[in-house]
Amino acid sequence: MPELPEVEIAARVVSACLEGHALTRVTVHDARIVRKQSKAAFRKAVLGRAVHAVTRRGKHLLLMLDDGNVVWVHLGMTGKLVAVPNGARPPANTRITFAHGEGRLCFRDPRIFGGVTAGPGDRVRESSGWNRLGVDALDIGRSGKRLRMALVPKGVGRRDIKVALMDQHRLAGVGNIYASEALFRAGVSPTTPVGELAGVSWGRIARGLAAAMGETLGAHSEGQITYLKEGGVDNPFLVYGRAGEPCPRCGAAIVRTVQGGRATFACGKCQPDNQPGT
DNA sequence: AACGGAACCTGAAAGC
DNA sequence: TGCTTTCAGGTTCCGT
Repeated sequence: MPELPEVEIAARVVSACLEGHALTRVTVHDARIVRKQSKAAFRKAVLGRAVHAVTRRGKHLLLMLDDGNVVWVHLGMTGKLVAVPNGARPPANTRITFAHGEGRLCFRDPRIFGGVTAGPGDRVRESSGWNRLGVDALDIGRSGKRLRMALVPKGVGRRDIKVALMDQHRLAGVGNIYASEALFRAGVSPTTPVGELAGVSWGRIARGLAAAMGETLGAHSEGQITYLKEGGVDNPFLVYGRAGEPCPRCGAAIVRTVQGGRATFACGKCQPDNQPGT
């Protein structure tokens, strides 16, 4: 269930495992993971090529092959890319295995919300939606101005800031977790209409977002990422998944609401509604 | 253009 | 214990 930081880690795993190697064996264990083309067409577009670079934009990955073909990968909600040593068992729910002489990479995805497509770069960038992604959230840095320009180019808008942050066509990479985390760090209510946010708030949100994503990236600078709800890992987030627990800043109870059909977590005290000038 | 809701799937956890 | 319900971090499509 990856957002930008988890996909960034995945990109590094792919680089380390596949870069510089020709893919001599490509096994599609479940054809449903292949999007917009047949399993045979996918294999044909990949087999025998070497991976020479891996790029990420938002939550999307692109593996650049040495003949101009590319492999688009999206992890969906439960996707994970795992380097598996020769001889070791592939993880459960592995949908695709990319293998070369010295190792292999398994794409496991229990729910199959993720997907892959392969073919000529121009065609795949168009069909996969890569071309329609907004600015990558890491490129916003800590700039409130850049964040506002990305989300509200016309300066007006009524959508909730929480919903706007998750719009991949404007800002690529932020999902449900980091949207809640950034707004908590900023002290901004998730239901604030974007058109009503003051300049200082945009700055706080940008810095909150950078800090939240930066912590995850830093914590996993080496090795694999572990998703929440997987294998008894402690929840590393400040408010996400903590309904009813005390706010780490003021002690008031964290409240769970629903926006756009998605769970939102916030502190009612630190992130008050109808706050003039936020 | 913009929003809500259902759909795509499976597995883990909570509830009974 | 075991059955049922609920929920999940993403995206797309469809109707309003």
